[in-house]
Amino acid sequence: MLTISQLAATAGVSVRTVRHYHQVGLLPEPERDASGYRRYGAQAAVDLIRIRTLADAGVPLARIDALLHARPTEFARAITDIDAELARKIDQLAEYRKRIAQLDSGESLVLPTEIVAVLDRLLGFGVSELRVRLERDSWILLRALDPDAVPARIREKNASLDEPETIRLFLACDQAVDWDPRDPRLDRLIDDMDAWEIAHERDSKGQASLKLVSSRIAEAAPAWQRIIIELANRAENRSRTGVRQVLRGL
Amino acid sequence: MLTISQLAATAGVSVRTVRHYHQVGLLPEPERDASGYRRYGAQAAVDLIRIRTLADAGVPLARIDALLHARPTEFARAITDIDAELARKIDQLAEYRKRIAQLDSGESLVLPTEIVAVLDRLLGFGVSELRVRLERDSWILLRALDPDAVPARIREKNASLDEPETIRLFLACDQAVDWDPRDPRLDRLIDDMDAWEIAHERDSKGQASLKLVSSRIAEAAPAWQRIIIELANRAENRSRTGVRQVLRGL
DNA sequence: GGTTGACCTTGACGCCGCGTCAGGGTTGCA
DNA sequence: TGCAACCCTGACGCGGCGTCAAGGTCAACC
Repeated sequence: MLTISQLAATAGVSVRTVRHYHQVGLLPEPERDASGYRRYGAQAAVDLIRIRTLADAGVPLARIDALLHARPTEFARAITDIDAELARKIDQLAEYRKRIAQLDSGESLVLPTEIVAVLDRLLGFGVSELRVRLERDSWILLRALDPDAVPARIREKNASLDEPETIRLFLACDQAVDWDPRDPRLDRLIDDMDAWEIAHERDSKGQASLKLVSSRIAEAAPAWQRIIIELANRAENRSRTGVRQVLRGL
Repeated sequence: MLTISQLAATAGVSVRTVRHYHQVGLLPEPERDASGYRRYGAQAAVDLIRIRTLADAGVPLARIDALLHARPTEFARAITDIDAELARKIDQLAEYRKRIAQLDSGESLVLPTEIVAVLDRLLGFGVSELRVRLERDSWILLRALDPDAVPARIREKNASLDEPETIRLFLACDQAVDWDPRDPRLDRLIDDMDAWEIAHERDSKGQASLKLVSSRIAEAAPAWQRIIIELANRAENRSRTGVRQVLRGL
């Protein structure tokens, strides 16, 4: 007659494990002695070892009982099944490892190197870290909402950064970060930016990410908020006018 | 401003996931609108996407927050660490697959083919299934308690099964399974078995498994219990006599 | 204005295989 | 007699959410 710890030692498991198997009905509860201690016979040791043989091969506890009483055909099918499940998990983990290997540093956390290069150009031109962080965020959002549009946008961005006017406007915006929204100098800036927008008119796809990016920038500074709003208004008027012109043409 | 389901859709996760991240403090709780609904800005979308980028690479949630604010050095170290952890898990699962592939059928569940061969020999000689099952169990126990002793025992067993007397005794025991323990025919059988034991005297190692096996067999039938007890007594007497002889020799 | 269906809220249990307290009683040995 | 080493039940914890339950809200349509 064995105590629970002797039984556990026999099968190479913990006492808690044995009790757990009782709880889930995998191993039947044995008789108790006068003081309520469990007393096991050899049958229990055999059962427990058979259970562990399966458990140590990655068979879920819930399936072990059925397996112990299965006929060879069912047994083989169940084994195949469980093996496939294990293979699936391995694939999943391997996928994780692939992705993790591509996470270089915190900065490029979510971004391919081309985008990091764009951000580095901005920093090199003296654009503020705050603004560059907002740019980074806009790329993150674009990638999440419209990944296919990213390569084209990168090309456009790099092209526009070849123009001095683009850089001048970036730096001017940085200057304006702590201006009062009613500052008259903002009017000039907005005019210039609107002109830039007209010159770089592109089909404004990815509206969802555009909205999010705009609101994010607007939150950063009151003056910027005014810029965003005014530019949006003007663009809106242009497109309405455009529609009217189209209608008149019909 | 986004609702929770819009935010979730933006990042490609479930609403429950977003709420879970609030619970564990990974994503800050946003402002509520008049009816208590959560309202998110673009910042939240960016944060959530960054979180998912790490989570989708297998980074445990508990480590993501630190990683998002880590300097490149720490970041790289943490990544290496997590990757090692993933590799460990993969190895574990691969080990499971190896073991699972070796579980042929229910019968050989725990046993190498050599032992299965021994059991098949017994069945071939006409030994009862009950007795063969008990034999199987004794191998299971031996493997668990003293795996190194298994190969030698297999050789001994096969050798003894080459002798007709061994087989005769197996079959005789099967006959005795439903005899009354006081049946006089048992005396002859016990004499024969004792003689067999003396002839096959081996160093009785693996006592732990021997005890368990004996008790298991004894539980199966009252007549067998008597056989076990009597044989144990005689062996005990022999070894005491042996000790006395040794002492006398000193 | 009533109904429907799609959204939102908090709270709580379930999964898997035990590990690990907490708070007690029992046994065996010096 | 005291102490260590066992035994008992009961319950929480872990990871990352899924999935009810039982409500309140919003937008649209009749």
